[in-house]
Amino acid sequence: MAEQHELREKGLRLTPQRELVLAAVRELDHATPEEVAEKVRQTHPGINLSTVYRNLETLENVGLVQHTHLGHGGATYHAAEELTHLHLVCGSCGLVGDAPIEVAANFVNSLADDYGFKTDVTHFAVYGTCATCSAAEL
Amino acid sequence: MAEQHELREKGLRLTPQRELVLAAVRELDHATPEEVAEKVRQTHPGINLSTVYRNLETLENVGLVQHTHLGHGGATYHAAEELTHLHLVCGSCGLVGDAPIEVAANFVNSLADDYGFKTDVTHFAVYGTCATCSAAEL
DNA sequence: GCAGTAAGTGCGAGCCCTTCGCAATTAGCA
DNA sequence: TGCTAATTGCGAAGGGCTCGCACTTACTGC
Repeated sequence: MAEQHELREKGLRLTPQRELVLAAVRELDHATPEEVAEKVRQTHPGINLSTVYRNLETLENVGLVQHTHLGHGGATYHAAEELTHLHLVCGSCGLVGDAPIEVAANFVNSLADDYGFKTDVTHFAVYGTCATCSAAEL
Repeated sequence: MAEQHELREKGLRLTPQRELVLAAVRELDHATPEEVAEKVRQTHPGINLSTVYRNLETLENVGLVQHTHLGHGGATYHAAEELTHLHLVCGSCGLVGDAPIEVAANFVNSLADDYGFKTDVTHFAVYGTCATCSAAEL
């Protein structure tokens, strides 16, 4: 967990808050800023929400973290390394499922070939109804 | 333009505000509530934002209108009849392009077959970089 | 080690978007 | 024409996020 090097290498100062924010994003998966703050507060109770927002932005700028929109409005954050899956958001129960990005490979290629549109699969949420909710509707 | 029938058939009262909101959504394509309000104000200057929000919700409930999340946070509204395309949102220039839903057919089927996930193609935004911006980066 | 400086933090105010409650209005019905 | 419930307008309030400013602190060179 050589976070120190990562952060320093990116030209960032190494503050406890920043380390904790990054650690929280890595530990939680797709977490809102609020959730990150809550997690950080377990170790560092005094951290301010503004600081969390600013650090998320900073970490995103240097590429250690990325955000995704899952639809309800707010952004959710991921560690950049873990963005190897799609998000399947169930509009019914709100659950966020995963699927490997390979599922979308053809789709992405079609868009690239036909429209010149380079789909950013990591920044991508798919809406629908999950298996459980589909079954419940019958 | 037989909106009167549509609205009445759905059990809704026919108010000038409601007609104008529906007309605005149909005229504008993917419009935010704010934009709808602005459009409506051209004809009916006094309309209240709350009324626009409430009518959008009402119209959505009866299926005349649908909303999509294009990422930046707020929802954008469409006439239900026109939801025959995907939205390609360029993260670089912010432009929203269209593509026929057929492009996603295989993708949707894969998700259905492999994960039991019924993708709602109409409520779906695809992120990436448009052709113009991709070219500009080179 | 130590001081200097610029980045980072905490705090509060404030903004934007959306929702809600309530009283006044109005569409649709008999 | 009059009644009743749906709808509107208005103001307040809430949530989520950003910003400005003063204080603190990590890193630099000495």
